[in-house]
Amino acid sequence: MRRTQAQRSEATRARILDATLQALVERGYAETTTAEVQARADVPRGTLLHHFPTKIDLLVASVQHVARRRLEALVTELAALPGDVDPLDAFVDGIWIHFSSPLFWAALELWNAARTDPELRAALMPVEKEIFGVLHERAQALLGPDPRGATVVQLTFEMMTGLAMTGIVSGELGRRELLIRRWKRAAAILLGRRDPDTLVERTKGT
Amino acid sequence: MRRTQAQRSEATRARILDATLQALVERGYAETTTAEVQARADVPRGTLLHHFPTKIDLLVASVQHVARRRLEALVTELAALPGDVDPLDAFVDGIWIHFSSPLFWAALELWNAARTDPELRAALMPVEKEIFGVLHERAQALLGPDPRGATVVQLTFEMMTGLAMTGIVSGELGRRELLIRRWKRAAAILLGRRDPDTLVERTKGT
DNA sequence: TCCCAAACAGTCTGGCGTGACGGTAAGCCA
DNA sequence: TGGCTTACCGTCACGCCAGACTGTTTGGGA
Repeated sequence: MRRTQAQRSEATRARILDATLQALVERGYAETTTAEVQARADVPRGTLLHHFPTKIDLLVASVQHVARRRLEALVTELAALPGDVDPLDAFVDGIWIHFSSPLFWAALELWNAARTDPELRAALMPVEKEIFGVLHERAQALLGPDPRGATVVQLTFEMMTGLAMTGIVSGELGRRELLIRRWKRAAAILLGRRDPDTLVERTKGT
Repeated sequence: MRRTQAQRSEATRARILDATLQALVERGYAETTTAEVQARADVPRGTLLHHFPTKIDLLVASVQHVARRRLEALVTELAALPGDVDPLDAFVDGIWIHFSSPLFWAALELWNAARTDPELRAALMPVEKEIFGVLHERAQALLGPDPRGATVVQLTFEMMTGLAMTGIVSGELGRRELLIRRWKRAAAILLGRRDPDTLVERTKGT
């Protein structure tokens, strides 16, 4: 197994970045120390410092890495949507699969840290824009050129982000699933495909 | 100015918790060290440790403190809603004022940390439930007993949370304001008070 | 008035996190 | 093949953070 320098370099670099991602998910941003990453990647200290001279270098690189992973996952997930259900429902489900995955948790850790760290914020802004672009593009393909479509996609994006955050604290999985179901209906209503009266399951009362 | 022990104790305790809140907002969870809090509160090390023996004690107490502050702020904000506009619009605006305030940023820091810290999560769950209860109650008073109301309030809650998070990374203030405007319309549509065709400003095309 | 308990205060230490540094070996180009 | 670049490696030192410890003041009950 004779490898070129570039291949070797890239391999250990990837190991380190994967370890960082894993640490962000399992330990959270505050506990993601260079020593923690080093241990998870099983590389000596010097190696880590060779590839990423400072901690912020590592974190900025991990922003890129997480984004790349998310893009891969998103296109796979969105391509695997079942064709035998309402495209809108399938789309919401697909997005939710992504937004409830550990991969997105790592992104949330970085988002939150970015609030008080300009370097991270600067690194995050373009990549998030790109991810949203992919989402938007796929939505247009699925839902057609409805002028309300873009707005509904944006609202869905915010909604899923909110659900990911509140899900942290309200352990109940059922609540989230219920809200997802209702949001699907809401989206259909907003697109004029459904009657507002059917938002909740059983319209009780008057 | 002769104060009882309880008064003195409470005063310094409050100073410390305010300092913690401030640190969470300005420095973020990862950089909120005991030394940082100590300096901001301007208390000696011993005093801090007297009131909060360990760091997690301090953080758990700050969860309570932030929640209390948020409740105070919420009732004030929701009471001060202008009466001359659509109650639904006013309600969304009121919630957004809260969710875009530094007070809520501090809560987000704690939420995020809670994902990987069971003690924080345990402390957060009941207080967040209480806050949501207040919101829900006020909404019912404003919007009437529509069975869809509860769902719309929940969706609004998730939406605002999402906007708070994405707002961190997409610096553009205008985007958020636009989405708030559209969400107001969307909420009205979901409640059957508005035509789905009017979701976006100018319905261009077919 | 006496005394105890509780608030307040300052110092010290062990541990950890970061990054500097000097060194080795493997690939690459002339 | 010789030298040079680049990947890789291990140790060390500084600084900071958390919390243990001991001493001091103040309020309140007996």
